Amino acid sequence: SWLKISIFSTRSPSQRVSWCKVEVTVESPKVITVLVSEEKMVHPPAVVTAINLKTIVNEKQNISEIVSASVLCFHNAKIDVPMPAPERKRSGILSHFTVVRNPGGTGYPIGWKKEVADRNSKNSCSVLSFENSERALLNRFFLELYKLDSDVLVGHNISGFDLDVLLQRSQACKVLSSMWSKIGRLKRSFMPKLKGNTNFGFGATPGLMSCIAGRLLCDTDLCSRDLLKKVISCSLTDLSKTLLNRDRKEISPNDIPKLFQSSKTLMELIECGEIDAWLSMEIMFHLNVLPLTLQLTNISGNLWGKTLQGARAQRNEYYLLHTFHSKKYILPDKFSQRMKDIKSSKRRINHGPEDQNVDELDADLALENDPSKGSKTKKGPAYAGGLVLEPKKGLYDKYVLLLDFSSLYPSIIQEYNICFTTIPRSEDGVPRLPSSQTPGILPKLMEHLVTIRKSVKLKMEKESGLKHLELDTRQEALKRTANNMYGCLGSSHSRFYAMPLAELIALQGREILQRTVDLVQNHLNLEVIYGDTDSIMIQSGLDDIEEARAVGAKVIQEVNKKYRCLKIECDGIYKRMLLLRKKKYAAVKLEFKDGKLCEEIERKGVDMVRRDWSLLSKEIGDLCLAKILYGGSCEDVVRAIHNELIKIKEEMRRGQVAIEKYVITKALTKPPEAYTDSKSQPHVQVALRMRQRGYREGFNAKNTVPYIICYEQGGASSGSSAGIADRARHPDEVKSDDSRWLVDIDYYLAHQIYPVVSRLCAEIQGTSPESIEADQPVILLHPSCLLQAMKKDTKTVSRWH
DNA sequence: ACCTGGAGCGC
DNA sequence: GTTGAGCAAGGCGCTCCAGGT
Repeated sequence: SWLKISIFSTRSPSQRVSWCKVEVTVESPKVITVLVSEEKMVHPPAVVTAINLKTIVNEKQNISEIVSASVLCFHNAKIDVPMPAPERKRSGILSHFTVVRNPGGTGYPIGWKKEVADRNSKNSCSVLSFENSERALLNRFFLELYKLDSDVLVGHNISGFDLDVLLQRSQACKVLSSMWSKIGRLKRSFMPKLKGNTNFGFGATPGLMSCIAGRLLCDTDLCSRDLLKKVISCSLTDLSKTLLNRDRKEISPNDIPKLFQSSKTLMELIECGEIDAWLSMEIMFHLNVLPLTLQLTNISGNLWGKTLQGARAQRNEYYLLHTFHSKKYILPDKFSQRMKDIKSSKRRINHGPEDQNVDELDADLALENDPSKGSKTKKGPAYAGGLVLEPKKGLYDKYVLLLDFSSLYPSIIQEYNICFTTIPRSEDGVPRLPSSQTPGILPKLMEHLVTIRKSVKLKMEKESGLKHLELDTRQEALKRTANNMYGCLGSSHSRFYAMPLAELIALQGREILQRTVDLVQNHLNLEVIYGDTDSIMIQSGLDDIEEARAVGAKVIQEVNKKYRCLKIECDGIYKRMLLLRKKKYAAVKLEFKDGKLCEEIERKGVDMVRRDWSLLSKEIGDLCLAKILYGGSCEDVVRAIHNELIKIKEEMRRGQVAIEKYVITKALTKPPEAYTDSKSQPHVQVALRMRQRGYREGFNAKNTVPYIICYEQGGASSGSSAGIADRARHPDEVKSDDSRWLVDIDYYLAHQIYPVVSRLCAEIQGTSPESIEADQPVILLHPSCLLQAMKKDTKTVSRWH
């Protein structure tokens, strides 16, 4: 036991306010003591339950109705250390349950009853049951959930879908509050307002959150978007493939009624729900969600449930609140947007004589109140950020050194003692650096984070296995917490919004980078070819890696001499590098991992790392890149690329390229109806049409929409007369609509392959000027020639199956 | 030839 | 004593596309 409650009272079962197994009332939180220190704490295991619903759409009312509900429960999850799959298998206790009902009300297929009985007896407990109404289904579901007494509810998009549907349907079916409120740990007698006015169409509303009081909610959709920024799509299907290497079967809501025709297909539906619940739970473990969010929560002192919801700004807010409070500061109140509005309109009344120009007042308000101005104008940057050096473009085949300042902004806060307490508030302009030597709260806090992180990393090296993983999670969380601080200073919504401080930090960053460049170029006589915010790349001109490393070491030594806290480090050495534009480059990177030198291609910002290019473009881009980075002479590279292009073009024309490779993916930043220029956006058009066809899921704000640019067979014109957005089709439309839509090969050649390849090759000619004149291969890569290679030849009609 | 909104990156 | 409204939201710099003027 780890918790001690010294004085408490109990109530009779009928008077209890919760569904908990034990319920006590205390007079004050002071009677509760934690028995062990955080260091020695052995966290009790948690009960984690994944939920998945299968629903059909009620066309008339445009709502989802539940057909089947599955739960999968992991009874002894560790919350403090990662649990890799083998560990889970070894020590896990799993149980599952599904309840189903026939939406048509026409009974169940022949033999179904026996099938269910067999399954239950095989598992020697009730794992499957069927009901005759949605209300009965819900009752049964809540009862099973109650028995599990879960600490954490997991699900993919559970906060945006499953939870809402469960409670909406409970309300519609008049499920008793004594049943539906079992979804949480608190007994409730009335349904709260489920459709809150907050969160722009995603996440759980406050009403929903209040219903699950006492349990944590882990939405693997939200979590994966937060933790895996670069993943193309966070749909359950795609994550299962990329993270777990598992294929997921998708069942469209429109097909569900058909599945009730036979026992076999109905069982497939049920298994699909159980597998989906399992996948979501697997993703949670795979991403190490619980241990990471627990660490983040413990460091910042906010609520775990909030950390699970994202709430980065709030984490930062709580951390600062605790710190300032412990130093006996009284903090200013937090003003809501509404309060800010009231305040500014009062000011307007107070000093606004009737004849004053209204525009002037508005401008005044915009400046004083909020850099994001009103709601209709898009907010521009409020202050200057990082410095990006003009790249010296080209292909480098001698060693390039990559140096960067570790945690630049947190270090600047320490180096220059930047804090609310050290810098006076001023009316305008960037404030000056403080002269005070007494460290402010913010720098001390940064130092604290850095110190703990160092000690955690040291301990980590000595440990192995689970302890190692736990400490790694903790040091990662400490880094995140430190890096979060700067962003929140510059966020106008933040309680600790301090634009002058953010501006000052960014200014120092720019000056530091520029000073470093000057030092390297003027005093060390080395050439800086690029740099972004906290990094510089130096062309060593050397073929010998040891010599290159020595040069790097010298630079590091010279730069670090100048600073107390700031530290520049070598982040890697590029053997060969293609520098295309600001924020766009690729290289063969050499890195020391476990004392061994490894080599890998690093790509930054180039088209291939962006989800808004088709797989086709990316594959060809990567192919060209590999030829460029590993290729021999310029001529060989050019010829190889040219041949590759011709080959691909032929394959496309012959219809030998899989349709999946043509899929382009773009994210909706808002609900599709909210776009003012939906006409020009292919993904918005596709989303609107799919929604009209009754596909509700996957076409909301923040979802990614896949599409293919097509032309209509037998349409008036085969090509570009219609806008690009009108010719975009969802992959399912292309597959199902009876070969009505054909991939527009010409579009892909001209708009997907040509731009990608030509950008990659743009710098090749420049690297060997002498070959431009005579050699034929270089000419092959001249834009006009490249275009020729891409151009249409004989007209061919391709079919896709 | 310019400008704009939107998206998605880098840091 | 209960109900209801409202709550939130990291930053800037830089291509690149598509459409409009």
